[in-house]
Amino acid sequence: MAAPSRSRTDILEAAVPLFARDGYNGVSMRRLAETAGLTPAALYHHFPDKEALYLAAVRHAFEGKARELAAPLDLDIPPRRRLRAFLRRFAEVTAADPDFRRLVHREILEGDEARLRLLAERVFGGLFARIMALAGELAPGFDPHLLAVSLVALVAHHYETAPLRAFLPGARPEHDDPAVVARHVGRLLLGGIAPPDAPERLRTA
Amino acid sequence: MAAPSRSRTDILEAAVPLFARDGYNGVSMRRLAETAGLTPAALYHHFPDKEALYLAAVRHAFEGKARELAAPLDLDIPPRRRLRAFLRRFAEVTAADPDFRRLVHREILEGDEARLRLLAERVFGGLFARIMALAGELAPGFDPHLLAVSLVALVAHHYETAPLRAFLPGARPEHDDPAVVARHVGRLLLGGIAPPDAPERLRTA
DNA sequence: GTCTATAAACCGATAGAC
DNA sequence: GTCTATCGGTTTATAGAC
Repeated sequence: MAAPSRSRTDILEAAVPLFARDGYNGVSMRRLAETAGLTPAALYHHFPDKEALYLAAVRHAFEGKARELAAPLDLDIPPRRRLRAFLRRFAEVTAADPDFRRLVHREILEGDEARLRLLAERVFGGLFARIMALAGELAPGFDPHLLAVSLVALVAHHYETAPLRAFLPGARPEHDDPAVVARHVGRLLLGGIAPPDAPERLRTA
Repeated sequence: MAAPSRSRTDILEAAVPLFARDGYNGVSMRRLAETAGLTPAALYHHFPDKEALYLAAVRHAFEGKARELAAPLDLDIPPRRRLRAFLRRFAEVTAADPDFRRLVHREILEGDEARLRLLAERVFGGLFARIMALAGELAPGFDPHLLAVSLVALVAHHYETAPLRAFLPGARPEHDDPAVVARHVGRLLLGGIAPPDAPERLRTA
């Protein structure tokens, strides 16, 4: 396909943070135009309507994200190290790109069935299948779907709740550090919480 | 304080599912009035403006919820059983009340700092502190805040992502069953994923 | 405490000049 | 490809009768 026009990309890049923060209904075409540096009428030259602009913005924000997240899962290293590499990457990407995180969040909350099916099958399906495969390799006794969801939950929910967490008991600045989060999650997943009434488990690393 | 007027409560009970589903900007005063069975102007007799109505609806939806969730944490039973009881209750409440779940979700996504601070300190702070206490009792080697967040994440994120999960590989209907989710999370937390290159751990229950 | 009627602003979208 | 100007509809909120 041809190179996309510069100003179409400008519009999308201006739109992503607005939609991420205030949602579809919370952003007007006037504000989108103002932020992108043109008039509302000009937006309709690039997109047929607001819905199309929103969908293009979501697609733009998600572009390459799934591939970036999946990359560590293709490394030729032992499964436990692969898990740690993925957790680290996942935490880093999630911490670095709050717009991406908020948009996923919003799509899950507000997306209709057709959009969620598209998101699941075309954007995150491949990544999720690879996480399931790793889960099956590491823990054959677990339901791979449930375990893959748990793995995602431990990182994603930690950052999703960050604005609230800051005011909860025990919050400390380093809890936002991707290295700290990934280490905690890896330790929890691989060894559990080692309750006092059970013998300490042997650890290889 | 005096018993609240009947129709004020009617309005809030009509408003909660609307705001939960479509968000603050997605619900008009007209629709709120229509759903509650009166005219838009009458709403302004009970609430000074839309924002106040929304906040009252959120408070109404959260009322008693934190206490209901915290109850199993006060049982006089061993910590591992207390954990399982809490996970079970948390999964049941979360599965049974999607409006509550969506509103929390939305508040975290859209709430300003003042509202989130209020939510953290006045609504969920006590519950979270008790989860942290249980975490410290079960796993002294972990950061209690991080572990409490992980514990919440495993249940909350599972249900938050339900509409998307349905279309991801490996999804099965029983994955929405609170008993199944609570059992999975309890097993994962207490024992970890027991990787093949480590010896099987002894289990007391 | 609820109504009818309406103000004032903003919404998405279009027409047509350049 | 972007502009000015504007249409018809909806928004939050208010005034005033009952």
